[in-house]
Amino acid sequence: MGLTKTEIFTDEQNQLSTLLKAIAHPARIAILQRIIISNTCICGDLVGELGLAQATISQHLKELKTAKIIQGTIEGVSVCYCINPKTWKILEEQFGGFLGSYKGETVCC
Amino acid sequence: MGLTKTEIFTDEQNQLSTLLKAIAHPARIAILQRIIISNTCICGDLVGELGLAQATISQHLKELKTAKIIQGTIEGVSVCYCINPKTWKILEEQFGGFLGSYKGETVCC
DNA sequence: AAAATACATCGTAATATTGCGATATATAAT
DNA sequence: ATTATATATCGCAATATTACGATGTATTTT
Repeated sequence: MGLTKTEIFTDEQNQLSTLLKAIAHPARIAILQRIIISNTCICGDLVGELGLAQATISQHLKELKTAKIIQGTIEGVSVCYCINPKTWKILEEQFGGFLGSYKGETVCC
Repeated sequence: MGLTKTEIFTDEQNQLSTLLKAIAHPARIAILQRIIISNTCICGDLVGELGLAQATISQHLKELKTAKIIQGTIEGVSVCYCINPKTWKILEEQFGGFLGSYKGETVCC
C-alpha cells in the first residue's frame, strides 16, 4: 500500500496530522521561524539564507500554503508570504489541547 | 535525492521536526490519545479499536518508541505502553515556544 | 519591445512511509 | 513439553517525500 487510511480516523485526527505533517520538516520550520521573526518573507531571502535550491524552497512554501499555514500575495515581481492567523489559531487550539490532555500524573512503564 | 539535508539546520529545528513527524499521522495521534485517556495501552487493544492490522499498529508503536514519545515495558505476555514524560515536556516547551513566538499582531498578506 | 528579476512548475532520481500477510519470538497456561 | 497468546520483525508492493536542474510565467526595468 503506502496510502494512509484516513477514512477510519476522525476529522480532528486527520486535520491535526495534516497540519503537523506540513510543519514537520526542518526547512519548513526554518521558513516559519523566519516569517515569524520578520513578520513577512520572500522566497529569494530564504534561498540566500537556507542552503537549499530555489525550486526546493518554492516547493516547501507551496506545501505550507496548501496546508493554509501561510498565505502569499504577489508584490510586484516577488511574492510576500506571511502566517495565516486562522490556521495558526486552529493549530494552537488543537495541538495545545492534545498536548495538555496528558497530565503526567501517573507514570507506569 | 529524497534525503533531508539535516546538516544545514540547527539541532533544535531537526529535533522538533523529528518529534512532530513521529506524531503527524492520524493512527499515531489516535494511539497517543488512547494512551493518554487510559494512561496505559496494549497493542492488542488498539488492534481491536483502530481498523488497522496488528503488524501495522506494532510498526506505529515502534516509531513512537524510537522517537521516545512513548515507552514500553514487557508485562507478562503483552507490552504496556505509556507516554514518556521527559519527551512530552520537551515537546511542550519546544513547540509551545515555536507556536507562541507568533503574536499575530501585524497581518500583511 | 527586449532584457532582467522573482517565482512557479515539470520531470526525474533517490529515498521514505504506509500497510499487511507471513513468520519469528517470548511468556503463560495446560 | 505442548499449546495458546501477544508482539515484533521480515519482505514486499504501492505511494509519498525530498531535492534539484531545466524551463515556464509574470512583472519591472531599460
